[in-house]
Parts: sequence; structure tokens; C-alpha cells
Amino acid sequence: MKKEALSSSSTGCKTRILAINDSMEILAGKWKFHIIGTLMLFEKLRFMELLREVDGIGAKMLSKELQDLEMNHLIKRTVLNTKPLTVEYELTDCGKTLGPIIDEIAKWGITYRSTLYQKNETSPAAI
Amino acid sequence: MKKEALSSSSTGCKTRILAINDSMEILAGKWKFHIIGTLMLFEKLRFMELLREVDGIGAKMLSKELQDLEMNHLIKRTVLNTKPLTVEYELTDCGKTLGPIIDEIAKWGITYRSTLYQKNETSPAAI
DNA sequence: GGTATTAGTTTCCTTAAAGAAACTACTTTC
DNA sequence: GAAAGTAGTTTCTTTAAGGAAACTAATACC
Repeated sequence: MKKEALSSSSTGCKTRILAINDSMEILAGKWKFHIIGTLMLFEKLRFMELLREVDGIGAKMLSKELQDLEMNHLIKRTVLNTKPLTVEYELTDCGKTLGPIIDEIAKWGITYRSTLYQKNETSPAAI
Repeated sequence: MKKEALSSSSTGCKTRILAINDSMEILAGKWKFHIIGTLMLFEKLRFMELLREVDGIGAKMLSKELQDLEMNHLIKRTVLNTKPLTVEYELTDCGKTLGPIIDEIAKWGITYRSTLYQKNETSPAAI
């Protein structure tokens, strides 16, 4: 019986794969890490500040991504009753728990680059 | 002078953001983490085994993702001269360095879920 | 010869992601 | 009253991602 030799391995592995799917569903898209990373740096930022700070993003995208992140309790949105009305965005405690992931990803990105440069001179993909 | 109070912060932060972009460009898409995670578990898998193991993926997607990963030196593709011709995929040393990222993401996914269940009973987004 | 397995590729199609520009609504400053 | 700044939303369009099914080509088995 060769069949079902592998397929849907031990229970812990399923949990692991589901956990990865959960994380990536929340963090998917071009801008999530960028926005979260920026908020880690500046602590509190207003909409227009984020729009200037997150390089290349448009108002629509920023608005949508912020809503996503707020829905998932990663950032907090506070409306201040200032004269022309400003809104402040900041990471929640839950959002701050993403620190290690972002650190790990940033670290990998840096070592990955330097590894490639060491191994071959010919640019291997999109360098 | 209120202007340029923030915008394009210290040099290290730019590097960090670029590194994150690098990583995510390579790891973007619905299936990358899934495939890599599976190859971490099984060490070596043939195309058809991956097709069965990676839940829900189609032949076209798998083929494309494997090519991407190979281009970026994260997996190695070996053609065996067996009777009906088989191909073996495995992680490279470089690919294996993704271990900590995947661990961190899986860990976060699990604690994120449990945090939500502790805080509120009402399902907050896609639970 | 007919069926099955291997590893894909090709074609066609749908949906989701992303961006540009214009627009709303309110307030302050000149 | 006109201009500019706040925080978005709306509309329209393009591009990318992803999937289903059929197909190639080689070989082996019965």
C-alpha cells in the first residue's frame, strides 16, 4: 500500500499550518508590514503623516489598510477634537506583539541579500 | 517650520524597511509559506506529493511557486532518472534559514487567537 | 492496444488588489 | 470670499493573483 504514505501529517503540524494561515491572512497585502513598522518607529501618527511617511501609498489604500488593522485590534484610532479635526493612529499592545516577527523578517532580508552577494556576482532574481 | 518634521527618518530605518520589502517580495502570495513549511516537515518531496500535501493548491500554482522559490535559491529541484521520471524538491541551506521566521509567525498566530478569545467573546473579525 | 502515472504546460476565466484623480465636509487663515 | 489643511470616500481603470480543466510526452503495466 503506497497510497496515503504522507498526506495530512501529525496533528501538531496541522495546527502549525493553520496558525501560519491565520497570521498571513491578517498581515497579507503590500502595505501592512510597512504601516506597522512605521507606527513602531513613531508611536503616534496622524492620517496625513502616515500618508507622507509610508512611501508610495495612496489615501484609499491607507484608509483601507488602517481599517483592516483596526478591525483586527492591531492599531487604535483616536479622533482628537482639534480645530480642523485630526485622527491619531497607534499600535495596540496586541499590535506591538508583532515586533519579533518584523524583526525576524527584516533580519532575514538583510542576511539574504548579503548571502546572495557572497555566493554569486550575477544577480539572481530581482536585485 | 512645521514641514519635514518627520518624513524619511534615520538611515537605519530605511534599511529596515527595504529589508522587509525584500523579504516580503520573495515570500508574497498565498502558498509560499505553506510550501516551505511542508518541505521543512518532509525534507524531500516529489511534485505529485507536494500537490497532494499542500492542501488546495493546483498544478499550475504549485509549478509557478516552485519556480519562484527555485529562482530565489530557497529550494533545489532534482530530476531523478527513474522509470516514469520523478522530480525531487527540497529546501536549500538558504531556504532553511527561513525557519525562525516561520516559527515566529506560527507562534504569533497561536497567541493572537488565544488573546482574542480571552479579551472578548464576540468574534472580532474572521474567527 | 488501453489505462495509469510521472511532471508539468496551456488556455480560458474570475476575482481580488492596487492606483489615480476627483470629490465631500468642516475649519482656519489671509 | 478664496485658498489651504484636516480625514477621508467615491468612481473608474488597470494589473495581478489564482483556479479549473484539458492537454503533452514519456514510460510502464496488463
